[in-house]
Amino acid sequence: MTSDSDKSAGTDRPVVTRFAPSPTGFLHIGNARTGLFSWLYARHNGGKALLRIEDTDKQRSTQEAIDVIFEGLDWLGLKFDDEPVFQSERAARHAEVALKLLEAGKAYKCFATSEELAQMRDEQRAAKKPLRYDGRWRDRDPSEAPQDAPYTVRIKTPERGETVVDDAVQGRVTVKNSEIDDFILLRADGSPTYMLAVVVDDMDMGCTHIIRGDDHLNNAFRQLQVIHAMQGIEDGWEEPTYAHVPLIHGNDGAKLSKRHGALGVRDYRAMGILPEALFNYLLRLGWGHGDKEEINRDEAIDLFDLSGVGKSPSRFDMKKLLNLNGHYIRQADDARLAQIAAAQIGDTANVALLTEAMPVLKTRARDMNELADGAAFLFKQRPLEMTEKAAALLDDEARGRLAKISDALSVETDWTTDALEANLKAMAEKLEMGLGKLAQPLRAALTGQTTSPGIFDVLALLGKDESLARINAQALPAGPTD
RNA sequence: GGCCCCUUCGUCUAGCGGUUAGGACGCGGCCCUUUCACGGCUGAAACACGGGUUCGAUUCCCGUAGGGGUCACCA
Repeated sequence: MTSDSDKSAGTDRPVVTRFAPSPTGFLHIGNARTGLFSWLYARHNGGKALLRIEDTDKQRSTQEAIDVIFEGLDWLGLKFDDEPVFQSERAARHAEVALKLLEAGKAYKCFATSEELAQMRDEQRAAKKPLRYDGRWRDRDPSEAPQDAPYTVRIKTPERGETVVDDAVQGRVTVKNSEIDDFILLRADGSPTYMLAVVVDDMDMGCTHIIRGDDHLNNAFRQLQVIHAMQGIEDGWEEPTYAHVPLIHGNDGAKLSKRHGALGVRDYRAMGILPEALFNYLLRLGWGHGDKEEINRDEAIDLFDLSGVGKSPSRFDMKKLLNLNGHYIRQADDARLAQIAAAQIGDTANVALLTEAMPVLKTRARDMNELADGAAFLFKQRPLEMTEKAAALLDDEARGRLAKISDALSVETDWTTDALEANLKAMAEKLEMGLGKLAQPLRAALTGQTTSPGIFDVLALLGKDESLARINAQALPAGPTD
């Protein structure tokens, strides 16, 4: 294992990363990539990769939505360490931290109502001022509030100075503390906000590296305020190393959204993408290692480092994914592919036959649906349905040739690809015509299509009886030659 | 609008002061060939712009333009 030059937290604590998706009903492809990076970083460094479900939004967080995440991660082969943490179960601890901050004078009660704050923002907007909480309760005494008025707890952030994030991807980013307002920790109903919950969980889980989308970069500066404020209160509040990974955009450069088509990992699976292909594609999107394009799981663990992550957003390119997928299909085990294809073809599929045919099938497909389509001829029932092109190929002349082929093949005793090839080539020579004159009509009769694997393979795969039956169904009764 | 980030072929990227600016996908051509693929060879294709720094900038600095992110009692 190489010791790469990633900026570290300054300690030599063992690496702990976390992936923290919220259950929205699908595992977003962009989140999946972030999860992949987190997982790889931990594996590369022999650390722990933790999973946390951010299920505090009870509306969206159904068990079904949570299962979709597990399923997607599992399919991609990302096994996380320990038991997943459910953020919703930790509300009491989040509140505890907020209360400790309150006690220590690092946070305060804010009695401003939502309406009041909305009005404040309207005024700021009208005055073209930055939108942020103006600290109206920061130095006011709670006794000034109406009796029993509800309040939120806000953190008291420093007014001067600046906060620095030494980001492992973005580099050193500095923000003036005056830009950071006193954000809410605890809502009026006592529930924690995301900004609080994330930090508390990250710290309690012992995360040393926070690898996430760069839409969170600004949040890091806020979350750091909580960490700094807690440092004198509890032990273990060390600053983690942040790594904000640029987002994935659609092919038009805009943020990847529903109108770009497939968003969920599950969608790609349905499109016939192999998990190892998506793994490789996602890895290479936003991360590079020299000229290396094809990188499997083990190599990825060995090579991955944060310094290889680019700083600019990247666009999702389905064509390239498909190309990689084709590559992995060709590499994949025949029996495994046959299983997947059989599931798509349905009851008529024969796994043993599919497995046998796989070597000639898999060079012709970029996704599993294409592969299943290409295998369909194996299981067609007679009389075969002809595509328009195939039907056009079978004129009387061609049908006459089929009759001759039928005669020649019916006496063939060695029904193998090689023997069949020798047989038909000899025949073509005898008839003084190109092999194509024989092969194309034969292909049409055998598959109902104009494209298929090599014709001798098709013959061998179909077997003598079925082959002859399909040929004879299209052949012209023996008669005068053309 | 404030703040923050980004900018090498169409796309993903290599490059980390001196290169014929490399690879991959896609695209064109050729070869292989019974079709379609696979495979092999080959071609076109990029440093956003303007200033500096330097003997020398794709590379370092500053602007401009363009793109993105973020500004909730959402996560």
